[in-house]
Amino acid sequence: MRVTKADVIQTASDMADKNGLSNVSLKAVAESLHIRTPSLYNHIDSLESLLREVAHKGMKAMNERMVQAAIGKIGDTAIKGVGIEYLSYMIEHPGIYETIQWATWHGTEQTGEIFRNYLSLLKTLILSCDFKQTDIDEILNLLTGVLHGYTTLQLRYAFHKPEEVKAALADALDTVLLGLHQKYDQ
Amino acid sequence: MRVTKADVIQTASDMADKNGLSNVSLKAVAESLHIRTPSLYNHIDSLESLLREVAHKGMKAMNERMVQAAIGKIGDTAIKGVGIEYLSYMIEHPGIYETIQWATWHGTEQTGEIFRNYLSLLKTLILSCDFKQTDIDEILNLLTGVLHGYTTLQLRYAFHKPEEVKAALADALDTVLLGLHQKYDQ
DNA sequence: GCAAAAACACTAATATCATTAGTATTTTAT
DNA sequence: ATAAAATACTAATGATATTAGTGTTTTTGC
Repeated sequence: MRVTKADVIQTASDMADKNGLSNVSLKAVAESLHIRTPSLYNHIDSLESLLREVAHKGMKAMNERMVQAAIGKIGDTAIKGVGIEYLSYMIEHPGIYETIQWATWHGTEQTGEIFRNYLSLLKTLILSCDFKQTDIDEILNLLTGVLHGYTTLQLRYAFHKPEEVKAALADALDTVLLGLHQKYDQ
Repeated sequence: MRVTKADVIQTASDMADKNGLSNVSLKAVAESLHIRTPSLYNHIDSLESLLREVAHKGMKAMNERMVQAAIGKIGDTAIKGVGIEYLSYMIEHPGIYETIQWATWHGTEQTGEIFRNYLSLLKTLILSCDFKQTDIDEILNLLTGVLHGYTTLQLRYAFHKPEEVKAALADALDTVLLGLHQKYDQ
């Protein structure tokens, strides 16, 4: 019956997805858990640290889903699959994604480490396209940029027409990969 | 000697650039202007509305700079010029850019209108590349996505090595334009 | 110039949160 | 079974946004 740290993080995550990051407060989280606000401090250090934990849990879940999406695929197909999964997660968890963005500015070393796991997955997939090792970072920067920017800007439409936006992202990634191959293929 | 609305917005903008959006408060703005916090309400409606005005002013300034950067250029050159200007503005005004991002979620109709001005400029430039009218929106979505995502993710490096990151953005845009031409050229 | 109106600043008060301190109770571990 | 740890509580503090009400300066209309 007693509240656990995982409960607190889960409640904050749900609240972010439902009402937006700006409406996540310790007061609201505590009420949702039927405890008093100060009791939350038995589980967390501060509101900021809670939000960081929401972000970290979300980033890990997102990474895990992208890894799953990549299984059995290589090259362009794998990159597109991972990109679609990235967008899908954001559609399902817009508040967590908002928190992840917040954490890129207010993050700790751990935030960076989890982010590097994501980069590592993409790097492996880029290599599976037979791009040269020396071009990896340029390609990585472009791909991560497109994924972050495209999905963020299309998110408001993605709620209403998720399949259309996912298809559009696949097309956009096709275009980018076309350019990448033309520029970097050996 | 008396404070004007423009002063308030300017002070909040400077504060965002210097200390980050999360450190902008009415208390801090008032202190910086040597007036009491409630006096700010003679100029603004609320903290939220002040942040929106900071964002709107920043978006307009950014649009204006991009228009200037586009003058005398067409096609790929114009798009790259505008993109570099976009990044340059963000490097110079990271706090305002943060506020602009905030406003995309907490914006009003006016926010959308200013954003559409930016889209309109890009559309014109895309047409100057001789792309077909029917492909404009797909191309626009990709370009805006790359600009937002790439610049956001590279911003932390851009502070230390602005010229390198600008050159890297130009290369990334080259790659994207290569793909766009291969896919959409008539 | 002068009276009325508007703009602008102030103090005082209220509301909302986050956070800390200190304490009691329940669960866990030895 | 008892000591320790975890978890909950109440009460208090501090920071900030916001409102109400008031006085003063500046601007406007004549």
